Amino acid sequence: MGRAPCCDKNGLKKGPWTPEEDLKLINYIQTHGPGNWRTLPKNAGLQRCGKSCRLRWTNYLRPDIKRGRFSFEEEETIIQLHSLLGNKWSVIAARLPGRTDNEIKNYWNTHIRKRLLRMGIDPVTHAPRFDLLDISSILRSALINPSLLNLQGLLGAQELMNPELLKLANTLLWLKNENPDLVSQNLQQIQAMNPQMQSQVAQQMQFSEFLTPIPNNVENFPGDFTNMSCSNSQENSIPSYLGENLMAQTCQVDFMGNPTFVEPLNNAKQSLSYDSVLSTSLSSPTPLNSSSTYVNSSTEEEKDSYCSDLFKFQIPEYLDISDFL
DNA sequence: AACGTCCTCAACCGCTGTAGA
DNA sequence: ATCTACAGCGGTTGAGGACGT
Repeated sequence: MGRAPCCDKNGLKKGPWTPEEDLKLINYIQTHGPGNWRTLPKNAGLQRCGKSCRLRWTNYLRPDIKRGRFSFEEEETIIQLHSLLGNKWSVIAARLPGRTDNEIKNYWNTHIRKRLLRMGIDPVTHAPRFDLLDISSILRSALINPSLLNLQGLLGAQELMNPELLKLANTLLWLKNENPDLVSQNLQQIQAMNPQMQSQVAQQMQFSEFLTPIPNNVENFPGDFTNMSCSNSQENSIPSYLGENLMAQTCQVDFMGNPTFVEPLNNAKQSLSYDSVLSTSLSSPTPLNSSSTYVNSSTEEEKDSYCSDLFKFQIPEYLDISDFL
């Protein structure tokens, strides 16, 4: 048996509060204190239901409420608590003085959740989800500088990805070796498509077939990369057909799905492990592992970058990624 | 300038838990 | 044990502002 909405009674106002109503509510609570919300509206001279008054007070008028943007520290706290607690907004709010559960919930849904999705992180489980990455953005990024096309990083994370992305990386890498001009040509065809079409292509077609006809007589073409072994150690095996020249660079894919190409430090063979894929580009303007640096930054890009760092260096123990390794 | 689309967030809805009659 | 009222919570909505064309 459902209960009738409290505001169905005649004469009770709904919708946005006016400054006059706010003033009445504030004055009443300052005199009598909060509580007994059922009788409060009548006593305060408000044509509102008690529930509406309570929500207005707790979510907006309370004097200890902190307004304004969430700091990076607050955002980090929200992400970490959410990974532990899920959508327990009131519990999370209890750990963030001055923030209401409603405010945190809104901020999560409008900012953090979208950012995690863009970075390929499941906002529910907080686990990396490479199938959430925007593949078309990877292609577009590669087009910006096709000469740097190098997808070893993607291949290094092959066990973390969906088969489509594996095939794409696999095919492009092979083609780069065999016929760089053809790669460039096909990527330009992709660029000519609108983004929706690119996404559809990425989702519905096999990239190897789309990009170019694969010659049947090529013996060393890696048809199904997913069957190849790839240990999780720092010494991941690298297929011989990659060629030594490809070892000079490593593709790092940030959580925006954008590949970044860097020279390995000290000319050492760069690890293609899970860590390398989670790594932020060395050319990133934001320093690593220094959250205080970001406090006064405000752009979404900076926060994206920061979150990438967060997940690289501060993968909490409770973030269960065992299924992906 | 006008229009359409997207985004944000205050407010509402509806459910659950609990206390009291 | 059952019913009722209330507080609290998470999910959802929609008005209004921002932005793009």
